[in-house]
Amino acid sequence: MLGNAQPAIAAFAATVVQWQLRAGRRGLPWQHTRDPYRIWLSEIMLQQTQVGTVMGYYERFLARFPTVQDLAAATQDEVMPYWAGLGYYARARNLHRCAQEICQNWNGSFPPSADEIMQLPGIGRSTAAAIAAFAYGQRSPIMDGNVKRVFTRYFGIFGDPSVRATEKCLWETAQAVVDAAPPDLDMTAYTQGLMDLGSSHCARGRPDCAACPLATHCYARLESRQAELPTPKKKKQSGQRQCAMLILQKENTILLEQRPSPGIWGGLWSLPQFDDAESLRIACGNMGVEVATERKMAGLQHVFSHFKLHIEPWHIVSDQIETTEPRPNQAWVSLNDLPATALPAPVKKILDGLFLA
DNA sequence: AATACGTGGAC
DNA sequence: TGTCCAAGTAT
Repeated sequence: MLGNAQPAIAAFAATVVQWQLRAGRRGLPWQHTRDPYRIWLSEIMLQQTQVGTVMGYYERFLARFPTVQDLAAATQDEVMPYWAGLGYYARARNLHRCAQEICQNWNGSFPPSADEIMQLPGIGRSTAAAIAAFAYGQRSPIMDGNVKRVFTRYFGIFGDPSVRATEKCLWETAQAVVDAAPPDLDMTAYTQGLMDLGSSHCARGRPDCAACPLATHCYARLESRQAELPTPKKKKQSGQRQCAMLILQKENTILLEQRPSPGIWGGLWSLPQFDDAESLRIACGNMGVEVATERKMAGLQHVFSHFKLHIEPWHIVSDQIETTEPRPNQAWVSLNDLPATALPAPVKKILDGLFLA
């Protein structure tokens, strides 16, 4: 699995630190704080999500929930609008649960070590290590996509990084680097520097080895195998699904339905969804609503990480809907309240097109 | 081990 | 257009 080169490990961490302090990122909103709450929030938002996407969400979330106590005191329905559009909504649900655990079991303070932090919901090994490194200076190595790119290239680690054996090798290497570093290692700069390097000079497409501080002993550069590392994942074909969504409008309101957890969009409020137009028509009939074919809107496709969804929206306007009470997981929502409602991205797109035009 | 879980940026 | 994948975790 390892390449032939014998890369220098003794000076690795110090080199990263020096480069970070000189050329790394400095102005990100979650840097320059040791508040575990702010660090934790940023790490959760940044899971599988690009920095630029997170920025606005981070500021809005912190303004509404400035402390872990504020977050714990809120309801999940109050939290979800601040996550809507970011994706992977289990992160928000776990974040909320985690805040309550911290307030109930840890007296409102984060656990003092990465091992204990990792026991909390939504926090895995890498996120726990990042929080402990940034908040406490603990020498706990992280292993995210950036670090995987730097390490597989520098140390010549072949094999899909998501496969257990490769992953194990990466973690052991990361630990070995920290163990080989001097006792006064600046853990904040090291951790940040690794990610900065992975997202800049050691980016996936065309790595800029000429500018990289690790180039002299980097396996991939020395062997000209940058394009092979990290070993790409084997791609799995993604399926396609189809659905009909109902925009049922009664005067100034529409009918929304809260999605179950776990599951796609769990906790968000979405349009009533059916496998096909016929099922939608039957449901409308049960409410005494006729569905004319001309109510069908232009379809759209929404791409998830694991499948593509073809959505056929139907806009039904009726002020004489027979239902007295909506189902427990349904609600009539005023059009004025839509901007503050936790809507899935494609649903927001549909409703914006309909009611903001 | 393999799959579920969102959305958008980059090329 | 399609493909890859991003500061991953839970099951």
